[in-house]
Amino acid sequence: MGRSPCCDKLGLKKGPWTPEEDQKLLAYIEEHGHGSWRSLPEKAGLHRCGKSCRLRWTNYLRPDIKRGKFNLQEEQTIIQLHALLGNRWSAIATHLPKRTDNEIKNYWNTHLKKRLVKMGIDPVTHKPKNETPLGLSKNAATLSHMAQWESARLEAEARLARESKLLHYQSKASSHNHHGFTHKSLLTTWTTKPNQGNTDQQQQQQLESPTSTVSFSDIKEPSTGISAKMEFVGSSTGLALIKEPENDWISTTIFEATQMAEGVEEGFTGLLLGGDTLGRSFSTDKNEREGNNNDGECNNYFEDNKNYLDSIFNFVDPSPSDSTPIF
DNA sequence: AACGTGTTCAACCGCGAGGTG
DNA sequence: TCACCTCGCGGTTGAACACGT
Repeated sequence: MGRSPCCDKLGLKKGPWTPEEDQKLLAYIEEHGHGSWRSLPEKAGLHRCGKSCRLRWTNYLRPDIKRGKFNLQEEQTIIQLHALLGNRWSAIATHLPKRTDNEIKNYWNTHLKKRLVKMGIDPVTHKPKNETPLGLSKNAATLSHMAQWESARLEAEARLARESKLLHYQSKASSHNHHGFTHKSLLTTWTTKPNQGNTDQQQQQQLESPTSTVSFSDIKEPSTGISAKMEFVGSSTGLALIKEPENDWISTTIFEATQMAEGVEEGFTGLLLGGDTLGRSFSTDKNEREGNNNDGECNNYFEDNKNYLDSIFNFVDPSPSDSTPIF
């Protein structure tokens, strides 16, 4: 695999950025878009490598960055998503508007990780350190399935977000810029339901539309090979999996839970954030089961997930409806 | 005030994925 | 198919800062 020469080899500047450099980079990108990072420094009159410029832009100069302290909601989101996704900071960052993956990573390493350790929670597994893993194996496997799907969705969202941003800056600079950027929406890779053969503009609208729908068919669950039909509803909204009639699968639950969460928080992540929502959705299921006690496998699934997810939520937020800080 | 220690976070590094010719 | 290139990600580093003695 080829590798770009490092800054040292090119004799380029390293280390902290000066205000002058920031200004040059900012002015250039606002005027032309970033285009190829590789060629940007020369065009912008910077003695930096493209990588350094990209990092400075994405982590510091970008106008849509929120700086300063993380609030409680953000902290909870990070912890909960970390429990599902591990150190996949870019995926986590897609659910924290205006926060960069670097910032989240730093915050986790310097604050949240230590707090969990203090609370006796393993920051890697998100389980109490004295808990035996045996009792959780089935639940862990279930959560793992959910995490796989959520991971896939987050990756897709991250791509959409990136492409959407690219489009934004590209269009902003369109009167000046002719880098030949071609927007290849993820939606063109997948089967687009409402309008195929979209123009870029239409695609962008679709990307940003809260009601855009992408349908999948014959999706295979990674570890089991079970097929299902799946639908994304909204650009950053819930994963709604519609199960195949013959398959009794996790998808059903996510779909139902998403319906429960409607109007409260967005999608599966909203489910995670809104412990109350989750509680209501599961307890509703439980109530239904108590009144209509059949379908044992399904019951076990709901019970297992409720217990396991509750265990995660209880670690981080013992009283979801209460806004009292937990740390 | 001076020093040592701990903490923070911007920036760097190396790697892998994906695109292209 | 392969080599090369660009980009983005996650882990790590180290300068700057905060705090305690």
